[in-house]
Amino acid sequence: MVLDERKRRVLQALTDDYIETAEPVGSRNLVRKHNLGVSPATVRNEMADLEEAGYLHQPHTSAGRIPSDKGYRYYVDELMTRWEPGPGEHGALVRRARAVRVITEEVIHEAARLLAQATNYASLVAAPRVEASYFRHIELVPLDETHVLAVIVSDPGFVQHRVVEVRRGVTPEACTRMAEELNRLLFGVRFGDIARDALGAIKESVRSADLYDAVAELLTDGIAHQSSERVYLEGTLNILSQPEFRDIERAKSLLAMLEARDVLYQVLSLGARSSSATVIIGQENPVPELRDCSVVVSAYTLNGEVIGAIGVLGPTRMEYSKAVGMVEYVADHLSDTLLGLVRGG
Amino acid sequence: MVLDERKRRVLQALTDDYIETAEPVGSRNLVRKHNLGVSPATVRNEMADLEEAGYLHQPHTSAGRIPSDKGYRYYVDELMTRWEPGPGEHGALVRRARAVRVITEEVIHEAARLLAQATNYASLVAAPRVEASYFRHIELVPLDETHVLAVIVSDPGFVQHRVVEVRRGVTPEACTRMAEELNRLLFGVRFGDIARDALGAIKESVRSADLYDAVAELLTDGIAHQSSERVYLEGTLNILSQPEFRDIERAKSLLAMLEARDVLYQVLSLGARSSSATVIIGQENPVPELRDCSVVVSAYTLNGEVIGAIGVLGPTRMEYSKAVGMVEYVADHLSDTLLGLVRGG
DNA sequence: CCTTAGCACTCTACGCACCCGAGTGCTAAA
DNA sequence: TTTAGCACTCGGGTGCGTAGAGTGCTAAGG
Repeated sequence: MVLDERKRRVLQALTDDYIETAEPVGSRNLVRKHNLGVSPATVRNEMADLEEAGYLHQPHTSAGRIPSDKGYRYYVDELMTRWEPGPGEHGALVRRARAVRVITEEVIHEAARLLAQATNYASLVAAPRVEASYFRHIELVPLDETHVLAVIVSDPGFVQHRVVEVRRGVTPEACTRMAEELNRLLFGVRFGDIARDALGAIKESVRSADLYDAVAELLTDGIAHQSSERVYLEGTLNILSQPEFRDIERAKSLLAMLEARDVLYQVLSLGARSSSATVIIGQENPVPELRDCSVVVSAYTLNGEVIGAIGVLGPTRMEYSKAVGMVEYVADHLSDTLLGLVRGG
Repeated sequence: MVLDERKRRVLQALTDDYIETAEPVGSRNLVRKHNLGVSPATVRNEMADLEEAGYLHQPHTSAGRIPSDKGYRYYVDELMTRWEPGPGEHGALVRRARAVRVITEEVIHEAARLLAQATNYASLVAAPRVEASYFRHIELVPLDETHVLAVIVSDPGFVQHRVVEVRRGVTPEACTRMAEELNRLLFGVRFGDIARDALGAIKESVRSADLYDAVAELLTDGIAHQSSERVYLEGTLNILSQPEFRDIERAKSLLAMLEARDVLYQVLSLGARSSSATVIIGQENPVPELRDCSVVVSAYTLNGEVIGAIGVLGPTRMEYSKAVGMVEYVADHLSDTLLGLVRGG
């Protein structure tokens, strides 16, 4: 669908206006506020055409127009002026992110908070994929006869602990021994490359076959398949400030949706291809409950490899320009920061 | 204030009714539903007396009555029939809690979820005070030249990790050495009893004085003073189901309040005296923002010593009977479960 | 003296009519 | 092709009247 220049201007002005005011936009106001240089009647004709073509719609006959999902799509792809952090903002953001962090989890939290505050939408971050990070260290602490605590430090400094269950009793010595061997063998290895049979090399030196099996299982399978739990969420309450969620039922169902980490992870995955932002507008969202929201997601990387995704979620009437700008900006920063945390790799 | 038997019955019936319906209760309905055996007119007289004495109030002249905070207080202290888990519920609760857990954090989470679901209010849990738990194990993992990851396992199986900063470079050997020494020295010691000078005994054998200082500081001070962060929260969205929070602004401000962990911790502390439930009704709450809510809190214990608190937060029109019952029930269970996790003690 | 039936009164919630204003589409003239 | 003019539509706010629930008061009854 080709739109002539004037239609483009009308669509852009109208979308900008609606994003700002959340009120249907009428021809008179549009002409006045965005001095389009033509009369309201002309704009009305254009608007009628745009509506017929599916870019706009009217909530009711005697109201102004609102962009449809298709309208937003066109706006995002072709019309919006890209937001860039002004020098002041840039400084503030950098300063804020500068606090030294050693733990990836904190870095991610901070990124999520930053994004939520800057955009006033809810922010989501999928933690780095374990497969794409590097083994740094493991500790095995026996808890009782049948449970061992495994503390795993991976390379952009991520610490996690898991309890593994061992059938037969396990001695502290076996734990120490196995941890030592693993640390020697795996330091700097990419998690995704830890092969089951490579571990076989140390099987002999570990006294307890049970322990060996449980931990090997954890390292090769267990740790990798938990991504959905690891979605960080900030600024969920920002959503309540949006006029589209003044209705408590809608707000409630959306907030409930945000508790379903696996769904969020799925949505974040959609944008985990490219390191420029992906915009998912309303109906485009595969998750039905999010069809009246928009999501802006960008991947973040480690050494050029995509390891996670970060984004914001807000109403379809979203400040796309700022959202896209901020998400990309924060994603870049996050990638940089994580790179700084890598030690082994 | 002494209330005669009939006034007590009226107040009880009215409160029960209002808790159930959330609508002001009139004399006619009250008599009908709770067959009080007297006429509405008589009840009206009683209600007028109760209102004058401050136990009830009317939203407007031609409406029924609503219990005041004072009315709820009297209800809670003197009138309500205590809720006990029926045999069916008891079974379900036990079954649910039975899944074997080794990690205190999971146990607490589960308790919080259970409480939130059972009551349909928001549940809060303050994690066990570190001072009151026992040292089990420490690991020190060097992250880079100046940062060491300390993983501490305390005795009702609580795992936490902290990064300590060390001024000068630190060797892996020093870390291993120090961890070994600490594990030998402190196993089974109550955190609150770890004295700075007792640690001096191992100062010599640790090569790095910096490391020693940083970790000693962490063990004696750092770890203990972080309680406010460790408040677990579940079922916050339940609040949106309560009719008193149908107004989005109120809901928003309350939900925002729930993000302030330190405030919640403070509120939980109020109930951390006795192991029977403490009820804080409306205006009694020291936190102004929670003055139109009620909180039911109970302490939970380890070996008889209070180590934390668990509770629910809901509207003043709360099902106090059930809330008190459930909170005490879950607190007891939590205490029992934690005791089962103790190994060193 | 306490209880209760009766009654007048009060107040809210709700439905309805009404109007105002913003906005539209259409037509005809520039 | 643009625009001025005009009739039309519709949502939202306002005012009014009514129904219903509830009260307080008074006077009669046990």
